[in-house]
Amino acid sequence: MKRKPLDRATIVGAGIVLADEQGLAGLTMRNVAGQLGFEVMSLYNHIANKNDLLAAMADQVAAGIETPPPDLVSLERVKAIALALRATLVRHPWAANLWLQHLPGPSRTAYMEALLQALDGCGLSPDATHLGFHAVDNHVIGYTLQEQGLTDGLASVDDPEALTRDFIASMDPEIFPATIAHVQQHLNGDNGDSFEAVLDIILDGLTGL
Amino acid sequence: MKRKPLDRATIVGAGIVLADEQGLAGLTMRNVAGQLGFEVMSLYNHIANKNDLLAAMADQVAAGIETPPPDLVSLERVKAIALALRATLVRHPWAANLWLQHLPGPSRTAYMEALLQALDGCGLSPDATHLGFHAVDNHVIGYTLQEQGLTDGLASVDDPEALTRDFIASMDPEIFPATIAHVQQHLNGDNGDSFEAVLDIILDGLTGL
DNA sequence: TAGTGATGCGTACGTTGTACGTATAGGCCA
DNA sequence: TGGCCTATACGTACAACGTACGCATCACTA
Repeated sequence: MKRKPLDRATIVGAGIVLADEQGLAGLTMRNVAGQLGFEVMSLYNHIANKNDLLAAMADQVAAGIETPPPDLVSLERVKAIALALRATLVRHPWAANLWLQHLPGPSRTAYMEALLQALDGCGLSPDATHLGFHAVDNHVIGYTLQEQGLTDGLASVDDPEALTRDFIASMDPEIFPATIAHVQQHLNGDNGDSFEAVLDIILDGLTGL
Repeated sequence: MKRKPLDRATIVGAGIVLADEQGLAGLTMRNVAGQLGFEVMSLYNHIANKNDLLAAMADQVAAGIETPPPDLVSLERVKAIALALRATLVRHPWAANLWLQHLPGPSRTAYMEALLQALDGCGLSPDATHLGFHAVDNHVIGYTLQEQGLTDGLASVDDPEALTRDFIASMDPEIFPATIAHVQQHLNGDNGDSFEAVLDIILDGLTGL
């Protein structure tokens, strides 16, 4: 049985699959090679080192961000891009963290361009446009990081809800009443989609500048 | 010469100093022990494992968040807490990332309580209060992460500005005009304090709910 | 046909976190 | 006072990691 020869794109793809399945902790060079049916050192004919692989994975993920249809314009377009980014980052929970540590590659630059051009089409002041990029980009990435951060850190907790209850139980109601109430709200799940609500606040605020 | 005996707080403190100086990459158990004049395995009499140390460091940092004076109230108080959090996270650039991966300990819970109580004093609707916490908390942490993320990832680059220029030069002006313009604005430094500007947008938006 | 560069891989090394066992010293009870 | 117990320090050792280095194999070109 003849294997297909290794190449960079294949390696990056395998890395993404592996990280999706096992998180970044499971992403070892030996695992990547094993998944492809090769030995570790063969990878290094196509990538410089692990950091290079991580950067490539981070960028490749950006290629999966869906572009809204061209007839969607103005702030609705900005919002659509934000939601598309969020969907992608949720699909690859390890990616947001990597975005923090690596410069954008071509795909992520294309996402930036799309968002910036969408903002340009909103008739905002130049300052508000510049600001809007960071506000939206940061909101999406930051929110997803917080939401999924525990996924990687507290990986493989079978009952996250019990953990939340324990967290509440560990607090003195005399000292932390507001925090207990806040966390309780999360348990009840009666806070709608706060991601989108804050996004709307930001978008509204931009028009006022 | 008699050493002071090890204890948990000392170890956590040394970890913080070490991470401040060398980043998380330099924070090895052997380094922490060495800095204190002990051997590695002695640390394990006081901490469970490295993850335990990281969680403790993450929480300890929160103890350094300054509380605004009691006469500062309403949204000004919220803003002051946000700025205090930001100052702390900037002082310890590795901390924000750890906050994503560890549950809050007592000190960070105290920060949460302070922010939540400040929001309670703003006369907002319960929904807006809940939302406000995440909007502010997320903005501060996310913004600092993006700003400092490269600190850890691209550690020890002697000339970050040259790197930015290279980044611009690597983009095709036909394809990425808006991105080039945006990055150029950063090089010119003519974008004021976008952190605070977005924070103000968020705070304004909360009052409208 | 000889040679050249790309590709796969075996071996080996340094670094990391930490399990395990042991030595020592201080406090407490007889 | 003497014996013990627990807390603390640490030496040794190991598995897992990233990766440097050198060699073998193959495809292709001159």
